[in-house]
Amino acid sequence: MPARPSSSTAVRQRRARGSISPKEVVTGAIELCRTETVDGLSMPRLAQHLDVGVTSIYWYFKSKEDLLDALSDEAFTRFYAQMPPLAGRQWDEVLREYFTNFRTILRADPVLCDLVIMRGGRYRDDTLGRTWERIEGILEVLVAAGFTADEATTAYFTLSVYTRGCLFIERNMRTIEDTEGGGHPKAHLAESMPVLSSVIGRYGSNMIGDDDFAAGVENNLRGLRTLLASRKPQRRR
Amino acid sequence: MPARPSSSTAVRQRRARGSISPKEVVTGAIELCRTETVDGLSMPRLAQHLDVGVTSIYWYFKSKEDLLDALSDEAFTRFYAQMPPLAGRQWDEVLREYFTNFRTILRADPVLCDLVIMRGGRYRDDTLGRTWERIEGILEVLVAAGFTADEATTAYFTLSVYTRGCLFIERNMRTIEDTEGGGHPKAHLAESMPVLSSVIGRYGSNMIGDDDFAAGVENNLRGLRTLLASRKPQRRR
DNA sequence: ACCTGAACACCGTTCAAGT
DNA sequence: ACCTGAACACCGTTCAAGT
Repeated sequence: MPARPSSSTAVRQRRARGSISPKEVVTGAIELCRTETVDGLSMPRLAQHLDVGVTSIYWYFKSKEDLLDALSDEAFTRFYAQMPPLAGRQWDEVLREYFTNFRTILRADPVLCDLVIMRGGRYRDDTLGRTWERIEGILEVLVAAGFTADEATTAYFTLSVYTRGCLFIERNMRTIEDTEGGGHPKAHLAESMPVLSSVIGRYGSNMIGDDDFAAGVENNLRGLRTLLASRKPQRRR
Repeated sequence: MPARPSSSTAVRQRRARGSISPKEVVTGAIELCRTETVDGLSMPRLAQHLDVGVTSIYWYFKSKEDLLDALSDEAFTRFYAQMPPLAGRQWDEVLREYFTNFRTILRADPVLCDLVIMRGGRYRDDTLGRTWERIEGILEVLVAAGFTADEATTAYFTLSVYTRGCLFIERNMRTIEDTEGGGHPKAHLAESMPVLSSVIGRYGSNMIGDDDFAAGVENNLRGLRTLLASRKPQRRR
């Protein structure tokens, strides 16, 4: 009785010489992460998923770490491909649009979020270059609006850190809630705390909502606007 | 020849009945993390460090996850013990002091940072209560200064997310640089980018400096100040 | 040059005991 | 009640082959 090709107990047939490509491994790995999360990815299961010997992967990637770097790079590329071009007439609109898109896209795709945000990852030079181009574009808008190069850079990084911080914390809380039973509000802990009690409805287990994120961005924009105004020619006084 | 007590090859003597305490396990684990990082902690090595059978740990903690939760809780307690009481006369001083201390303390202790920030961790109710008290204190300062409860809460969380985001990103970059060879500036990538080129010295591989963090906090405070002023009785006009 | 299974050292966890 | 080693299924990686 000849072994059926994809039977679970069948002995895998040896792959032909050029039949495995690094691209295929990366794509398959990201595909598999969709089912098993990035942290849960294992070399044996990936090999099985790709219908390849475990050790074959090591021909293209010298370690799991190395493979994960490639995954991050690919994830980053896919992420940036989804980012719409800079939009907005005013500098503050540009920032708002950019970081709102940034968060929306990564929140919608946990695998990209895990690879791009949670994992640092060393990127290839061209990936890095593409990012920097985008950043440069934003900085130039800010400089044109009257900020110094330093102020523009600080502004960008502040909002970037804030946005990535949001994604990080939210992702962290989600994994905790998934493991643990649902989030009890624990409002009783705030019994003797008047201010916290009055807002505890909004901050139950529902992590960082769109409104909260937006409010944080707006506060930063307000700060930047004030900074800019303080150096513009004062009108009266 | 009688086995020497702590010889590397000696068979460990059976521990007496009450000689292991959960507290001891937690303390020993955090101690060990100082040498092997939190991610590198393993049950067998912890057992060896504690001079205890591996499986004995499972009598007090039903899983490694469970133990890590206890570690996070302990780390959180130690962290909060280091936080000085709220200081500052003005609400903005209070916020600045608080988040600066927050960052300074956790940056100085990678193990606490890993347990408190990088790992979410479910906390015990009393740990949570102590945190909330501190938050309530800050919110009350803000409300007394004229913010609504909602505004105060948003302000707190925005700065909290920003600060934790800083710690997260910095910790992430540090681990990458530790694995990889030192950070090459890669300035050549920014050749055709005038603004980025002009600031690339400040943002080489030196992650988020004290100045950058402070600038982000100040920008948020400026935003809050403007928000508050916009609702105070307008003087002229 | 490319693909592979066997083998190794390690991990978290369970189970059936010992005291 | 508390402590334990043996055993299990899994992991990442190496090595010595096969083609």
